[in-house]
Amino acid sequence: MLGALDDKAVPLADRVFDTLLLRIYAGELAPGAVVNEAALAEELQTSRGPVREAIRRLQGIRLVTREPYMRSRVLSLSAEAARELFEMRAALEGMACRLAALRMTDADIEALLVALEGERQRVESGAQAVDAFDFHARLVEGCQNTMIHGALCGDLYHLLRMYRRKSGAVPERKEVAFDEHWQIARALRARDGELAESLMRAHINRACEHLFSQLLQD
Amino acid sequence: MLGALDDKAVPLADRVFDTLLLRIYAGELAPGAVVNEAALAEELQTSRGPVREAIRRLQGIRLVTREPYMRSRVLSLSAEAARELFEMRAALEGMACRLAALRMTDADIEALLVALEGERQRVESGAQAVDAFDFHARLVEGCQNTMIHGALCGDLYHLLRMYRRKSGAVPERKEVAFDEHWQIARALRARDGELAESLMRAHINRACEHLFSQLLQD
DNA sequence: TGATTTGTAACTGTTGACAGTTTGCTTGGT
DNA sequence: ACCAAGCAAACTGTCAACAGTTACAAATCA
Repeated sequence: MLGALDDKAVPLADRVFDTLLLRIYAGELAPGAVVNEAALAEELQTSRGPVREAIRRLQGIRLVTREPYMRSRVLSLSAEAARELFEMRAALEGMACRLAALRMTDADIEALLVALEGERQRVESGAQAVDAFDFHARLVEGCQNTMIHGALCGDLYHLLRMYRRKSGAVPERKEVAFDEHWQIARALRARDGELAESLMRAHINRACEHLFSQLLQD
Repeated sequence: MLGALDDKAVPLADRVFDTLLLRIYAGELAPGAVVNEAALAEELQTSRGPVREAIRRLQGIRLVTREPYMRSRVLSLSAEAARELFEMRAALEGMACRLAALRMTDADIEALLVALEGERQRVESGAQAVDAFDFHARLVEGCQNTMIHGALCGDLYHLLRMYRRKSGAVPERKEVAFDEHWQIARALRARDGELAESLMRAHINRACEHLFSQLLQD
């Protein structure tokens, strides 16, 4: 009973899923590339079963196409799909923000402000790339809705990451983003859900436009 | 080439998925009931493969629990989860409404109003139960966002149906719902996205409260 | 009686072989 | 050269047997 920390049985299919997700993120499985069950199975030293299951999960979250008997491919990114993605994110994260303004504890909001200030200093000094997205994650947790949380930090986040990757490693919108985050945090402290929601929507819209301007430079 | 309409090969897994979904809706697979791969496979005259795949898809849309090596069960309905569901629906359908106000064609809006009027007459005369939800579906299609459409008419709709079923077959909130639908349609015609969104949110909130009042009569 | 252990049965995860469908190339015609 | 039918390779879907893990119940001890 001592030292036995690894007694959790992790199915192969789950590990294959993680592997494939990482490969998609890394661009090894580029958008449009075919996903071959047999080839992956051989490469990953398993049978087709777990690989098939992992692919089906990827299809479930729309990262891979699905059409019976057809080869499935990694989702190819279109400007249209990006627009839809950001509209959905604005809807969900806006609502999350509104709810968070009502439900987060004073202590949580204070902690958020402190973390934000810490990040500002980091950005000003060395510009060390620490996940700025942490702000969004905290907020989404603060809304106390596991369903919205799951959608934003699960499916949608995977898709968003693919677009982020395509448009290069996040240029310095960081300072701007910081100001906008600060405004949102102040709305939270004022418990103004209405304002917090519209600020978050505007924030996401700007991020969307920024992404588009990068994207259209092909 | 003539008469051969059934040359579409539908994988067994897909049909099993539909079957299980129907059984969950019908209450044959009640909330909390264990879902047994082998038993279902024998009953449906297939092997475990397709059944397993269907179950995994149900797990993907959260209708069935998933925990490695543990028996999976049909989702048990809690008031908490219902609250979350309606909050998410309010966020997405509100946004859909706002976008629809900007993007639907005049003809589509006019057709919607006509359909609404037709339904009013039907409700007044015989109260024949024709899917009132058609209004929501049309609206969600009008927003021209396949991602939001997919979420609302897919995953969320399945969950909503389970709660509907639990709280009995929709008592006569229909007349009230009709008025609210009519207000929303007028906002659409006026191209007032802001108003349309807040009306839709209010509409969904009322439906939520109504469901709760039914639900708490256990 | 009540809690703990232990053994067995049932279930989930994995594998490799087989069946059905699509894809793309080759072949033959124009 | 171009297009259509047909063929072969590759891939996806399905199956049944095997391995690993959990759950339940009987047996044991306090």
